Amino acid sequence: MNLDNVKVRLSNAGYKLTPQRKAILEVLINNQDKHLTAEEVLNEARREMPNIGIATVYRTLDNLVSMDILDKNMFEGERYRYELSDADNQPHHHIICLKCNCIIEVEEDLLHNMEAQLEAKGFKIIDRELKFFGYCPKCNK
Amino acid sequence: MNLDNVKVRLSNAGYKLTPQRKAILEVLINNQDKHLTAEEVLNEARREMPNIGIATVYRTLDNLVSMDILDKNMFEGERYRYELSDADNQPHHHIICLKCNCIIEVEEDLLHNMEAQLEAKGFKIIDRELKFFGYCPKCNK
DNA sequence: AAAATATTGATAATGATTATCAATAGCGGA
DNA sequence: TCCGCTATTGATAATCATTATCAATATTTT
Repeated sequence: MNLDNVKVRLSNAGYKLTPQRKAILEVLINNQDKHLTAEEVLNEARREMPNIGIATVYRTLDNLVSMDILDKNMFEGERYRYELSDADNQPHHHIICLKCNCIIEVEEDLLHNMEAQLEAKGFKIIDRELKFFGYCPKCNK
Repeated sequence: MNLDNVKVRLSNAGYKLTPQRKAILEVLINNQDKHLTAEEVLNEARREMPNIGIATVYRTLDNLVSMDILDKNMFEGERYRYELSDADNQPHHHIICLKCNCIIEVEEDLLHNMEAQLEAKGFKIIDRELKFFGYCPKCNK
């Protein structure tokens, strides 16, 4: 996922790529491995755009989430964290380390089985969210 | 899970079964199929104990969570919901219907495979949380 | 350039949860 | 039984992330 890519999707949805939105997107693009809070996005974005406000950050993040450019997740149960969603849109999962609090992504997809069973029972599955809590290999020594 | 059962675990943990705690527990026991918010627990509990306060509800719920009598979950991302945890302590999962917002439990456990793979990579999995979002059979017609 | 519209940023409002603290309840010992 | 100690409670204030409001600014359209 790169800026040009996002740019098209923005204008398709009727949004302009303002400097503020560009700054916010660049923060997310430059931190693809992280899961940032709105405040963290604000702080990073202010390095390029010192006057950007927190309201703009929240608004922009919400817009990007609603057009599936970002994923919004709550891990620790106090604030939301945002990340660029995978280009291939594969559902992906998380391991949250209970010691160092790092968040590691799991690309595997063993859920298809389960979903197939549920759909056989009449459910229609649109999205799924799987989190493991435990210790990462570093902390598990 | 019944009251006598819980009573023992409470006193083992050094807590007394006060009338307030009893009222709160009875609410949870009588709503095993639901996932109640703190406010809903308060309203129900007040039918037996009109003067019980919200602070007591939060405190008691937290205590019960910390001794694994209750599970605490956030589904819609605005407030926590509480339920009696399974007696057999099987990890269980949820389907949240995007139309009627009902929460249905899934007793299946296809996660063992995944966990085994993760543990082979050095992780130690302590807990997991799996939610499906979609339409329940009733809403999927 | 003027008018209409979209976007922004400061700040107030919201709402769930947590912290505080004085009042009360319940227990153990004299 | 009465006293004193500790646990518990309930009212309320504080917290804090997020959302709403709204005037100011920027951008597009006419």
